[in-house]
Amino acid sequence: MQSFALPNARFSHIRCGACPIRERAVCAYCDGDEIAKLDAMKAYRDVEAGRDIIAAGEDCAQVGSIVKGVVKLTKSLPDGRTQMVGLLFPGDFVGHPTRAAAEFDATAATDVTLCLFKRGPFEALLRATPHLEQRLLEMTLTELDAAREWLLLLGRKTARERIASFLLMLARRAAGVGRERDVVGAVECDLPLSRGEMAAYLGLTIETVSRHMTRLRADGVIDFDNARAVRIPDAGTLAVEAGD
Amino acid sequence: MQSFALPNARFSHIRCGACPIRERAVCAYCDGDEIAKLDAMKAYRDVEAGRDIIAAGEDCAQVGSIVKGVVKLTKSLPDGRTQMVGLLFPGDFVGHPTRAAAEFDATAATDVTLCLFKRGPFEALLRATPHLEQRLLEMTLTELDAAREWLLLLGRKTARERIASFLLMLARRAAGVGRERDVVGAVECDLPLSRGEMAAYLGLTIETVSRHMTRLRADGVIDFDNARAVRIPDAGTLAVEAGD
DNA sequence: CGTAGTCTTGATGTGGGTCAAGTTGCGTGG
DNA sequence: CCACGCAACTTGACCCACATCAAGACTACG
Repeated sequence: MQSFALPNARFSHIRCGACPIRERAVCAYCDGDEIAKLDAMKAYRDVEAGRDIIAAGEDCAQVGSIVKGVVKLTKSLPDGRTQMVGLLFPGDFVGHPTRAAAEFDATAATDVTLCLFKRGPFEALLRATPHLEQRLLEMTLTELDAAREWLLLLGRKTARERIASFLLMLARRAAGVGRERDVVGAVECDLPLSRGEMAAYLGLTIETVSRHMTRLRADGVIDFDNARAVRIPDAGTLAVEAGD
Repeated sequence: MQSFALPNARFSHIRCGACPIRERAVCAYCDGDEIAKLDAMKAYRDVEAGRDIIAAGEDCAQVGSIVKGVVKLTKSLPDGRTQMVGLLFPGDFVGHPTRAAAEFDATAATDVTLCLFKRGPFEALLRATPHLEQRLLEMTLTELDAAREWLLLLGRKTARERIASFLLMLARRAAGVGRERDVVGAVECDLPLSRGEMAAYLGLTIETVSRHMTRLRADGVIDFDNARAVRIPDAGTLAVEAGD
């Protein structure tokens, strides 16, 4: 468990104009003046895979956007059972802007670059900048919809359907599909998560994930030759396996 | 499946000043002028238990606050498996303010009174009124946290723990406990949901819910003599059963 | 007092968990 | 370049919590 001020954190610098997430992040609707204010406040930070970003219960002094990499949010029961409750990609926002104490752990699933703001000043700017608040509301509503989709998955889908749904989500993301039309044909993608992390995401065990990955391969639904990538010959077939 | 314009919908009238949810709803932070605008736009509507409020996929022309009663949000797979993905109480907001198409069904779990606004004008007012947008963001973040807690429940808790967690949530609500200190001692509360709805909420079957309710009673954790109420002799014991 | 909906209870089945070996991949050092 | 060690993954055997199937029992309402 480590916080932002890591000895191994490396800094980098990006102009907001050249930022890869400029169009998608919380700053998406900001105009030149507003961006200038954010630019003055921001600090980049690199976190390597496996490191904690925020620990549950602790005050988080900083909030911000994911510039690069994948962040997982997890919650645990006192006896150690752990469930992933969020998976954040570039452009997504990390940390409660209004609430000091985090409700869950945030951990870098891959090497991550963050664009961070001190919580207090960011909150003040948020209050004063409707563009920021609008975008954050929109992003939060999207997250809420995703969480509800996930509730359906955990509550009612079989292990095979869960895995197919997860892979489909990655395929859509890899294919850069928006929310209008669906993925078709073949897609290849890297898995940002280990088998164990997939299990934590899907409410299963490592063994069940491994078994069903093998079985989906045997059935020709997917293909892979190392555990960190998949080839999907036909996204339609995978969608059928996903159950909805 | 029916929408807001029900033949059996009954209208009522409440001054915003006398509104029971004035302090908690989306309008909580609004000043006199802002409330006046909302007052001019609003329309109350009563929906009786079991009636649909919004059907998934359909455009919802209206959004608004729950004044009285409980609303459930559900999602279904094509083969009929159904999972509840949200449970909304007085003060909570129904309907996506920015997105036209609903992602799930909203149904009245009990008799419900809604305070409704037409989506378009409400969205315009939202853009122009930071107090509204702030409050809506705060409420959405709270919902997101609740959904994540629920993911842990569906992903990792046993049937007994799920039921205990649900009852504890109701107990906290009945005792009017905020988010600071916890419920203690005895609490009685009505169940707004049938066994079947509890099952849909908890990712279980009716039979499993019934059996564990019986067993929790046999173990002295709860007591009841009809299926729509419970008495909790000691909230602490129930909290232990809930697992966290 | 009959019928329908909801809830309870019992008997049986099964998907996924648990426990226990392997196996594979990869970085490290000889 | 190969041997070693470790972590992640795979595979198998067995088990159990919850689902499924099937009666009953309670309540409400005509």
